[in-house]
Amino acid sequence: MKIATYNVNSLRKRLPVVLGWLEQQQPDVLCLQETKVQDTEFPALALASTGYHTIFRGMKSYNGVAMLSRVIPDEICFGLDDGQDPDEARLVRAVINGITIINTYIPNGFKLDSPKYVYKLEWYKRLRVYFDKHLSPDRPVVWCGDMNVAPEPVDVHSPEKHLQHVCFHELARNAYKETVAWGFVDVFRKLYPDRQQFTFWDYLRPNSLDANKGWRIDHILATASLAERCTKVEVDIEPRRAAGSSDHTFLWAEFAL
DNA sequence: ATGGCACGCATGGCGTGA
Repeated sequence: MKIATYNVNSLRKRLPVVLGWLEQQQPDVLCLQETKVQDTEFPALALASTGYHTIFRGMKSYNGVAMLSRVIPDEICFGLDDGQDPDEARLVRAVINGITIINTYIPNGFKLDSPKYVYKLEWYKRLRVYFDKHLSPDRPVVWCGDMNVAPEPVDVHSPEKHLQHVCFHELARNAYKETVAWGFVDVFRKLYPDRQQFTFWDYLRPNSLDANKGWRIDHILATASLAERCTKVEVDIEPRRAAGSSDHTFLWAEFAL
């Protein structure tokens, strides 16, 4: 089973990229973040032509998640359900081929002194409670998406310069790790303990890709028994090289079921 | 030290991203 994740940075802008990648890579599941499209404007028809089933929840301008699968997904849920803002455009959960898949677009946090950063840290805590409520670490579960955290120094270029960055700050990394510690394994890091491989390169530095000044902030995690069955993890850098690219690229993992 | 790019939109500037 091949599961992929991609921060698309506007699905409507990136529709040809997504359609082409599905055709070329034939994943069983593709999780998208930052679709930036409300549900009434979602390009459902174009995606239906691929044969993939699509579930999605978006809003105007910002955020938005979608999950594409070759088979019909079950037990579809959006957002957190703890009575606070559910943030439905940031989380979708479904069961596909007997595996629960959670696709998240974690809040960025903006700046360390911003209320948005508090919200980000809190979001990770809420997510761990959500895992407790709905899932078991003993079951096969995949959690993937744009986590907006580079977990270790190797996961960002010039880490010493980014200690005060909301995606590398100690509290953000700890919040991420606390939630991972619920029972998830980062399958990229499991297969490649030392490899530096980014998934995001900033638009603001036109040479960031050639200079390989990026971040590994998109992740695929699995519960332990499923992680044991992970046979392959790759970052496909080619879509990031193409003109009119998202600032992220595709990450995918294969599991022997 | 600062600005740089991309996207969406009550679209000519701003909020947001990371």
